[in-house]
Amino acid sequence: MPLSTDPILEARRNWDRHGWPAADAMAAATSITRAHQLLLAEIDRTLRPFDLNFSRFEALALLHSSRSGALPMGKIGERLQVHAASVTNTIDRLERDGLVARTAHPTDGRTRLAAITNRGREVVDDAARALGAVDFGVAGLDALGHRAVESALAPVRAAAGDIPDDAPAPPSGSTAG
Amino acid sequence: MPLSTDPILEARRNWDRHGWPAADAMAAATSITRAHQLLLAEIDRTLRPFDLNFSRFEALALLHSSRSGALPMGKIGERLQVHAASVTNTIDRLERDGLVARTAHPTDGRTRLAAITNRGREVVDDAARALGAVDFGVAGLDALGHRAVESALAPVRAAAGDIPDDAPAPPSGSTAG
DNA sequence: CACAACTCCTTGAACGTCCAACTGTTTCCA
DNA sequence: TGGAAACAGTTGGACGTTCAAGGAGTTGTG
Repeated sequence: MPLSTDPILEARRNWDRHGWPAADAMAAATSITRAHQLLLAEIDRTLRPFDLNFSRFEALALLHSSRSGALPMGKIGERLQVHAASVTNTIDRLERDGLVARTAHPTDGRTRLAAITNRGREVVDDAARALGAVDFGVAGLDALGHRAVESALAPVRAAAGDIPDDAPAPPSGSTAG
Repeated sequence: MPLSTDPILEARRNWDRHGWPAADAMAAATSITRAHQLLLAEIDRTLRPFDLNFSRFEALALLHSSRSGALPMGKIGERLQVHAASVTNTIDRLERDGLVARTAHPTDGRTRLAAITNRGREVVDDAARALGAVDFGVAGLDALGHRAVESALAPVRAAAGDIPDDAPAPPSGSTAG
């Protein structure tokens, strides 16, 4: 159900009217928030048939991509940028569903490894293709649009330390900042 | 604490390696998710001294900008794109803090209005300036960057009906799609 | 080799979001 | 005009996230 007016345009008008600062930053931030909202809804909808949500999918994909298929809980949280308690919760659920198994670290008794199971690999593979089929929730963008999004957001992530200084630049598209 | 490698670059490599489709869309979606995560953390941190979170701030700002300072619960949910139950919860908290008051609709007995109080206006004004001072969480972007973000994300929102077809185009920057 | 400091993970509580079900009102129309 | 259907908002439950605190294991140091 389309809105009758662009809420961000509206917000910008009001922002200016009140004399509040950084209207452009507000519009950018709100754009990100809105896009994220829409995105996540579509992604979760797509993932539902696989009994996954985005968090669990990300964890599974991360394990699937790791050399040995197993990673310490802490590493997962670091890579996914979520709290350790969330990792515990996520892996709990994946383990309950038989997609992951907790194993002991060979040398460090404190560390627990989350290891993806064969079923986990199958599920994440199917889920990834399903996400691809719906363009990962960013329908409405062509190839150039994808690059534009990635490039435009890179400075935001970089400022927060999400991208190391020595990383290769994002692929083409217009950057700023 | 900066990461040692760009997680999105890493994800793209793995995505390709598995032969999964729509790697560009994945990178764009992941960029949005990451940026949102970082953004929201900074915004909430800034809003904490005012006893607000982003949801409550948005609701307050919306009421502050409305003609009469009062809006039906349903309208708030529609404009903020959140579930009715979330609006109830948000307004509950704002009311408890004396920033908003529920009033009756003059003609429709089903409808309840949320009306901003004078204290609510003061608080949202202070909070808005505080957010402006931290660039609304999108530090690392200059003016061009803000426009680039807004433009790049517009097609995503438009595809989901978040922008009406007849809305004016976003201000400059590169678009695609 | 003892013990303090640190690290890794888990647990419990608080909070926010959604969905489904429910109450109360209004609208529609036969 | 009476009752079904639609609508507005709230409530309770499930889920996911964070923070604070705690248990278990490891490391560093005198």
